[in-house]
Amino acid sequence: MSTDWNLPGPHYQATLGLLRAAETLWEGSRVFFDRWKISPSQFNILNLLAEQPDGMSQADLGRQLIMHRSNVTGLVDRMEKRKLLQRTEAPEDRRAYRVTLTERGRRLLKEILPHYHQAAEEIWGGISATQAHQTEVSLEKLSKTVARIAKRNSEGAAK
Amino acid sequence: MSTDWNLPGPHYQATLGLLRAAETLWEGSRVFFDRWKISPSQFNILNLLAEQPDGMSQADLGRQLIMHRSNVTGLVDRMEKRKLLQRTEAPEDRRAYRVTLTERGRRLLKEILPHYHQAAEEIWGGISATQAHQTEVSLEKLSKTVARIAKRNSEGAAK
DNA sequence: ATTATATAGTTGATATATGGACAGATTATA
DNA sequence: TATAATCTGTCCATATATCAACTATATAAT
Repeated sequence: MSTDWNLPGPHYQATLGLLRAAETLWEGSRVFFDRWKISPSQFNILNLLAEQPDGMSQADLGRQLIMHRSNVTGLVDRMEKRKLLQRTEAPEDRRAYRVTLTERGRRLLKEILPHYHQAAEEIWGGISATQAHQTEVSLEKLSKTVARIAKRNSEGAAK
Repeated sequence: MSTDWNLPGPHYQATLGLLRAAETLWEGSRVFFDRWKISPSQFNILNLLAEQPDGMSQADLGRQLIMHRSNVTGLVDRMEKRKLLQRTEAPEDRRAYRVTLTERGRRLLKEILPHYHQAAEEIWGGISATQAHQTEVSLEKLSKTVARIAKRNSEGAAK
C-alpha cells in the first residue's frame, strides 16, 4: 500500500479551512477586546489573576498562558503602566515578583465579563448542543495531533 | 424570558476551548514551518504566488491574505532578501510592484508541499470522515459568527 | 561549605502584525 | 481640464511574540 504525499489528499481543503478558522477566531477575539483597549493576552492575564487574589509570579503567568517569560515582562509592564495590576516583591523569593490585580483591573474585568459571556453563548447559537459537543471533542483531538506533528517536525530539524 | 449574561453560560467552557484550540493550531503551524525557516504567512505567500506565474501586487497579496499593506512590505522585504521572490516594476501601474517567485522560492515550496500534504492528512487521522465534515461545517459557522460579533462590537465602540 | 545547576526577571535582536501619515500615481467627477 | 477622491507602497510608532544572553537568587549535588 503506497501513498503519494506529493498530491493533496482528501483532507487538504479541510486543513486549510481549519487554519483559516483558527486565524479568524483569534483575530475576532482581538477585535472584540479592542473595545476596551486590551489584547486577548491581556484579558487572559486579568482573568487568571482574578482567580488568584494573592497574585502569582510572572513565570507562573507565562506557564499558565503558554508564553515566554520575556513576553510576560512586556505585557505586565504595559498593564502596570495602565494601573490594571501591580508588581509587589515576593517575600519568599527575592528573584520574583508577585503580580496582583488592582481595583482598577478588577473593575475592567467586571465590565468585560458580561459581554464576554454573552458573546460566548452567541458564538454557538447556530449549532445544536450535540454538534457543539462533537466539535469540541474534534477540536481537542486536532489540537493534540497538530502539537504532536509540530514537535516531531522540530525534532527532525535538530540534526 | 430573561437571560443573565453576568453568569457564564453553558457554552463558556466550549468557547475557551475553541480559542485555545485556535491558538494551538496556529502555534503548531508556526513550529511546523520553522523547519524551513519560514513563517505561516511566508508560506501563504509562496503558495499564493505559485498559482500566479505573472505575479501580483503587494496590495493584492494583502487582500488575499487579509493583512495590512504595511505588513506585506516587511514580509516581501525579508523574502526578497532571501531571494525567495522578487519585486519587478509593474508596467501598467507605476505605483505598484509585481511580486513573483524566484526559482529558489519555487524550489523551497516544492520541498515543503509534500510534508504539508502529509501533515494535513495526519491531522484528521483520528477522526471519522463524517465527523471531520461536520467539524468543518461547524467551524465555518463559528468563524462567521465570531467575525460578525467582532464587527458589531467594534462599531459599538465608535461612539 | 562549595560548587554546580536551575530558576526569575530583564534586555536586545528580530519577526509578525496593526494603524496612521505620507508621497506619488491613478481614476472619477465636476 | 482641473481637482477631488482613491489607491500603492513605505515609514514610524506600538504591541505581541520568540530566543539568546545576562544578573541575581535559589536549590541540588558533591
